[in-house]
Amino acid sequence: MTPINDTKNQIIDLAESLLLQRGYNGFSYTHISSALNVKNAAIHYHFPTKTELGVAIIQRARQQFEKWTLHPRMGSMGFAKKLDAFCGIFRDFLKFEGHVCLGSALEHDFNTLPEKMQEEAKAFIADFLIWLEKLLKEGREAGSFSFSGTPKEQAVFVLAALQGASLMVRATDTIYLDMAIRRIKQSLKK
Amino acid sequence: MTPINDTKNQIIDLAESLLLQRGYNGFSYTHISSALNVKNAAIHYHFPTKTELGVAIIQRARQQFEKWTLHPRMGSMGFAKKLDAFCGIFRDFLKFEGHVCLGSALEHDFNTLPEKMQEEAKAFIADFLIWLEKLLKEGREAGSFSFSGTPKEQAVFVLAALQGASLMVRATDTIYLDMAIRRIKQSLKK
DNA sequence: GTCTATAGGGGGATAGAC
DNA sequence: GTCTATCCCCCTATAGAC
Repeated sequence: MTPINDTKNQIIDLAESLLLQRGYNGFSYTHISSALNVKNAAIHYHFPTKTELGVAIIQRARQQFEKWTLHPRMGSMGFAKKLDAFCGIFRDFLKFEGHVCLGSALEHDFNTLPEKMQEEAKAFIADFLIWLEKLLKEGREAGSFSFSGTPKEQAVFVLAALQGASLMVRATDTIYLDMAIRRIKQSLKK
Repeated sequence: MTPINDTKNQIIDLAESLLLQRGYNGFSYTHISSALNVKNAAIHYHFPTKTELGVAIIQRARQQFEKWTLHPRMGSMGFAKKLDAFCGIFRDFLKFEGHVCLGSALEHDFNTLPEKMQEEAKAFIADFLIWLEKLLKEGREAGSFSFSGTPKEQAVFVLAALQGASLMVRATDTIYLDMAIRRIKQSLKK
């Protein structure tokens, strides 16, 4: 059994939080090491380069999302409840003051990310889009959702609104995410 | 008559482009000076600190938006056409490879921005939201738009979707912005 | 696994010559 | 208005002791 709170995971936790708060170019090894009361070199022992640390953040997030989609409780949920739960992921990202969702952060920094991180970032977004598209497609077929256009188009729309709202909160007010979520649900009502 | 292509404006042009491409923490005076074939010190002559340069970018963008809203051609436009034109602003931002819209960029970097820039960034977003809210409110009263909830809530939703789509393009495909715009218009149809 | 020490580069910013 | 030269800080990363 792998311990969940070992140093390596603590580093990823902190790095992810800093990434969501300050962007990839806005945090450093020193931010992490001082928060953990160790020296920079200790971080480099676990993650030789910042690229490897960045990749680890995204890969862990992808695994967590996959686990989330496969969780037993998902099986008993209706389509609307599943959408609710999906929106909840974004509320969770914003639980911490000043955070945005991971997708927004990665997309924003995309042009300055090392290539390995760009690949993982693309895969991360694709994971979300594929799951959403499937939900919307099956939900419409089952009569739970109503929208015109393709499920793919609608999935892009919903994810864009969630990511955009998670960003807007920064320069406005936290309640704006919930306002956007209400409109998303409304736009899918029969 | 102030020349529009003087060095100062060229610097702002380049700095804005770099901001939209790489974020505030992702570009430096050297990026600008080397592109203009001058030295760093020359940039510092026009903008002593990076903060002042950043503020100048936002202030100019705010002036341009105000000018846009007051342009004579707006007077003869219907509500749907005005919304079209507003979405066009975001298409324009993305004309340049790898750009996002200014609002997304500022919101993302918000926590690492100097205070003066944070204030301007908030005002910039507020400008957009206020204009949109007014358009949606009057458009619904005139029977051109249909939506439930408050105009404010709907304005947040539309802006979030536009900003989010402008970000998503990075890690997916350029056409996603147009997909989102189609869904936005659809969601406001009677 | 963590430390000290240090290398090597890039960042923003300033002084003073031209 | 632009240059050269320089300062000081922070960054990522490495070597070698403990």
